[in-house]
Amino acid sequence: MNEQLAVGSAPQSVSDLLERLDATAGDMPKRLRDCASFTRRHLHLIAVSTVSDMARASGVAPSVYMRFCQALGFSGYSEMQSLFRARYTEFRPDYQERLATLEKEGVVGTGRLLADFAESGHRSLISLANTVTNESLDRIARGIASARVVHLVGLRRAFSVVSNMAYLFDQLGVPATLHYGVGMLNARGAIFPGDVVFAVTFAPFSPEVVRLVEAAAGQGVTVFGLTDSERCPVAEWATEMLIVREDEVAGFRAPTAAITLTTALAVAVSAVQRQS
Amino acid sequence: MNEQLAVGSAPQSVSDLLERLDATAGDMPKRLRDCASFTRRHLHLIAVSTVSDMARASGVAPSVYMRFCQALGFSGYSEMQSLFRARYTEFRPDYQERLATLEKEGVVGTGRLLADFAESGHRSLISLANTVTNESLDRIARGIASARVVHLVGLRRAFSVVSNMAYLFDQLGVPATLHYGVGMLNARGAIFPGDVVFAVTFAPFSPEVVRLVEAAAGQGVTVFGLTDSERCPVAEWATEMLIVREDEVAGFRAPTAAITLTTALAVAVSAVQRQS
DNA sequence: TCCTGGACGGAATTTTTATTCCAAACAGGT
DNA sequence: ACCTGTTTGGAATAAAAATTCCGTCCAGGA
Repeated sequence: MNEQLAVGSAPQSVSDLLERLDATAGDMPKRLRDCASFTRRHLHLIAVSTVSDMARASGVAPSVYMRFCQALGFSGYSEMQSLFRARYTEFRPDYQERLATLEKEGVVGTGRLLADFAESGHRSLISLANTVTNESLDRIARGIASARVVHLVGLRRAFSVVSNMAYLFDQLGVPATLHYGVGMLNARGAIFPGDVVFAVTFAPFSPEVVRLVEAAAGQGVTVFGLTDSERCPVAEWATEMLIVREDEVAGFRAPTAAITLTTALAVAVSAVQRQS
Repeated sequence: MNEQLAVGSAPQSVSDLLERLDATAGDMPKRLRDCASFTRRHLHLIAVSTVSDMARASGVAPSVYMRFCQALGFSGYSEMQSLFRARYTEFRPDYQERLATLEKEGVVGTGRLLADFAESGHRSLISLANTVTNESLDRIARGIASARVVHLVGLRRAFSVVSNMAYLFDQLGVPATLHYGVGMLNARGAIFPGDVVFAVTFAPFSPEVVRLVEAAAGQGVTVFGLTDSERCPVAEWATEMLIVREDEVAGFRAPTAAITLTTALAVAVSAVQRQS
């Protein structure tokens, strides 16, 4: 009486999927474990790839990948894929209709809210892994590591991001200055050649930050930027830009991806410094 | 001998596409202009949608959307789509090869670091969803919503968390004060009955925050707390405590779960206020 | 009013993709 | 070494998508 059908129901969210994956991957046959391993590291590809793509990338036959989806509780690849595609569309079929329900559910019911934000965090992290390249992160880490001091600049939504960096740099012994809005004008005088500016600004971009970046670049100071849009004016003066897009819930965004990225960056800087 | 083939070559990049779109949209027939209009506003959908999806969303028949793609210089929808999918896959074929290089870099190299932190973020979010109950979040939201003003207190690692809350409360029109370390002693005098204190502190706990909480509670002010351990001394004075545990990478933690939780909380507060 | 050329969208066709099936290979136990 | 239940991947099938075709509709000109 061997009942192994873990099937029950298909995961309804990325959280569900990840939990199920971790819970069952250990007991899977070899090739399915290959699927699990690749898939876990490249979740973001699912939305834009075909089964054969994923199968080839995992080093298995399409039919094997198919079984993998089913082992996770999905009816097939399409169902699993729709989980990831839903994030971009926010309303696939009949979006008029779903939009209405979204509005209706609204911001009410805080229970749902937390789950929504957690889910949204997962999505932001998935997209983060996909958009930021190791190379540019590495170049920035080296740039910061060799600076006399790094100036952290960010206002509004970006401020929590830079304040987190400031804390980490402090802990790690990396010389850093956190610029507060109030002191910004004075701060310009404190930036010298050999320093580096790390500026964070999200659309709509803070003019103060842009002005500071412009002034710093004018002095020949290296600028790195973090933003959420290709159109960010900081890009014009920056040696290197990082772009992360946060997923949103009812118009609100938590800076999950930005904080994660900058935390990794801070640790990377310290690693580079320790190497030399 | 009217050859009107504007085709020439297909756009090779998103910029090309946008240029072509803006240049030609004006001269297009009505329905094609509908396509252009919707597509311009929802470029990101192309990667994950079918022709019929895009056609329906644009309010036209699939064959019309097809002609739209061709008017832009593509051979069809698939070619246009591949332009957007390429962004995510960064070179479709030969995942094998890319995977190999990824694995080879190994544990060193910042590439792996970012992936590790992203992974760690997923874990933090999963644990967040499992440990925090909707009820306590709801009670805190109501408590804050009915306060004259909410005092946000947090130092070190917690500071980015409260600064994010401060930004959100400001945006949402919820009266809030962000307490900076420097002004903290003075700030005590600014807390009155009818206020609420929201204190964030992670182990090892900041004595300044604990003292402030103690003083506030002594005055009969309601205190809510967010921390990462049952042992947190704030619990003694707090009406309600939130506990989140962050996953760590090599001893470093990003405040992913805490930020996600407090963002949800801020939105919940605003929802409660709007209801009444 | 009639004619003409382009625009339109439903239906047919072709191509691609997902999914299932099955024979061969395999691992573990006897 | 032999049997047995599982895993595997190629081939067959089903489903869905993209793309083309073509009859109808509409606007503008004679």
